[in-house]
Amino acid sequence: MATLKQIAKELGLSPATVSRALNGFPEVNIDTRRLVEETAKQLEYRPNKIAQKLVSGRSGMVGMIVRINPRSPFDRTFAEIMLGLSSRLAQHDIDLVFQVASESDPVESYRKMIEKQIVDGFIVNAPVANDPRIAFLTKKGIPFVVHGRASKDAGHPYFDISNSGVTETAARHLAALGHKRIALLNGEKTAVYAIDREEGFRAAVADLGLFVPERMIVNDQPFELYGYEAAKAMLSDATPPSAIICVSTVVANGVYRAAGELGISIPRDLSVIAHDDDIPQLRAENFVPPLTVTSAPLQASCGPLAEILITRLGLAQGTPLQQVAEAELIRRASTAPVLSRLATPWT
Amino acid sequence: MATLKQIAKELGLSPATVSRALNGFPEVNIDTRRLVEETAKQLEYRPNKIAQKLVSGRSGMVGMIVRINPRSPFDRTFAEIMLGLSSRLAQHDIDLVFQVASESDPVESYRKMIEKQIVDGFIVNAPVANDPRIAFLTKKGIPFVVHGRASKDAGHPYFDISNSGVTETAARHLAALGHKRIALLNGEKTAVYAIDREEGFRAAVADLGLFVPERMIVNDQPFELYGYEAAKAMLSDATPPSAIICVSTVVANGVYRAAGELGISIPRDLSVIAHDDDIPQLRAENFVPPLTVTSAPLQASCGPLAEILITRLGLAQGTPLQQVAEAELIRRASTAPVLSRLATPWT
DNA sequence: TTTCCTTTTCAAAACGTTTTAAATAGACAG
DNA sequence: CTGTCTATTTAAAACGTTTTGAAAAGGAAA
Repeated sequence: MATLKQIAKELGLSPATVSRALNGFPEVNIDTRRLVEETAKQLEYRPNKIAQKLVSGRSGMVGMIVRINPRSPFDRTFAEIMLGLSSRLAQHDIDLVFQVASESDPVESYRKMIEKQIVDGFIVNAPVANDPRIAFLTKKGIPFVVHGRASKDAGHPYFDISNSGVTETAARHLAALGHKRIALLNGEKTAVYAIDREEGFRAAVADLGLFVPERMIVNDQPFELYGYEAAKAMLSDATPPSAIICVSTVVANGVYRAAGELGISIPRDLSVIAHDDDIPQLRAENFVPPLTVTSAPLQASCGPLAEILITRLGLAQGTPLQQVAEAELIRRASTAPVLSRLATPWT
Repeated sequence: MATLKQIAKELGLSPATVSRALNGFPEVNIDTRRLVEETAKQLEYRPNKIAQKLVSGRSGMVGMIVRINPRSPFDRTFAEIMLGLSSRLAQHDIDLVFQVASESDPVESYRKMIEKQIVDGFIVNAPVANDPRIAFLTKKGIPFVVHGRASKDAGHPYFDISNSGVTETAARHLAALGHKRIALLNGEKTAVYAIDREEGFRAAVADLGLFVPERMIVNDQPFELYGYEAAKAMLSDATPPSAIICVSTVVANGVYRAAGELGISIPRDLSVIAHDDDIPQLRAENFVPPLTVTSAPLQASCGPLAEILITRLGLAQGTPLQQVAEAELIRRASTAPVLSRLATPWT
């Protein structure tokens, strides 16, 4: 593959002129430029990224580090994010360097990658409360964007959905159908999104004048089995919920299975609503009956995430560095007016 | 962050000596070495990877390019592979650069990445018959390893499981239980793995003296809905299968659902066996009844894949560049002796 | 003619390493 | 004292770009 030097020698020009001609600098003669461009094309010249990086100090790559825990609930979603993100970044000729985090120290992998000096910034996902990674990157002054937020009033660049809005929307939808006993199968307690959802849920039910016993608000990693077991326990309660809000469609799947085994009909005896990241393989519309959801497709967050990071890197302007999107309520057949027999509130 | 030059100046040495001291060359004085190492540690020196790359010609990164098709059956598996792979590669200080493929030309993304000269090699996944990517990389002389094979007698480095063995094992297990009518819900026809499985299946049933009508061997992308619909069609046949071999646990999930709706009991009326990549979220042992599988955990392939690529890159020796693993039969409750009423062969 | 621009090109330095070839110093043998 | 060998260090080139500061060429104004 031809180098810039070779082109220069070939044409009897200096590397400086060739470089300028190819990079569109104004001070090069039009004929020279044409000649250079033609020769470059003919010799199939491609600038050596590594060399460019060495002099520019930028690497043109950003890093993404995910937790290795094979049972992590994010293994399905991070794939979705990565796919969307990397295609967006590719449009700006930015590559994505991928790593799994060391199990012990959450910051370790970031430190290493920074020391290697091969990335200009990071995408951080699945933030937890007081996330040490965010503190570390902030201290180091490395650009990054978080999918989610460290907290409601986070100072860092992020894209997030309104998680309190998710549960509020769900609760109000169910209340409008007459439900008085609404349970919440939430995500794991450490995750910021789950904290926000619980907050939104509690605020909404309080505002609606409803009471929810603590045993009807549970937290765990969003696996199918968790949905199954938690639902089975709740539905076997003396005063079972008439409606359940699920952290994800996967968990809703478990709830469906539990209801099926207990002979509880959805939506007649039990309304189910879930939040839907809209990932392939388990689609809300394919549930039987089709699942009512608050929908916020992960795909949709990739564009903004990429734009924010690019802006933070100084490669673009005008994008707000903090963005929050609302989830959309999609009514399907899994929620229905409450049976009068179940319409008595918890006390 | 300190540079090698700064250390040299600090100590009144030449960069050459410092470089040699830090890289363990034998011809440097023991005291000098100690001094250099100490200073480097004190100044928190980290070699600039980019600069190292420029001179060495190696980038220390490998690329992985996946198809963007959001409905691709590989979005779950590639995540698994990437996770395992990148942690293995990290042990050799190799980073993984990730990209999504352009939809149109499967080779385009590889060409671009090669032109940027930022990767030393590739991991190729989900090969199809006569895969153009493999032809391209071979022609270019770029090192790569394939998860799977272009064909049975492929000439390139790969790690694969014996896919013909998978279906043969499954078929023989079922035949041993007395099943005469064994159907196959296979993967999509373009994928090499599915071709191999079909071949193994046909060879096994022929060897067992069984006949399988063409309508009982179907191919599609391994989604739950495919399993559901295909099973429903087969089980509504005048002579339904007494056993179904599924391409994946996801498809088996659909089969379970279809059987449930038709009032067909597993394993009494229908034996089900699937191949299990052992990915989280949908575990064979959590099926009701627990699913009999041929198991070949994707996790297990990551180590060999990484080793093969590293060997191909010339960074290690002794690993065979082509490896095939066998899947293991795990008997659970979804397969049982055939009912006599269903034990008559197809004709 | 001289001076001053403008346009275009160039040589050289820089980025941070590694590597090659050569230099230095000291020890030892003759 | 000279030559040779060994151990250690160095200067300089190299990798492929970009960028800085300067130079050259040509024309116009004085």
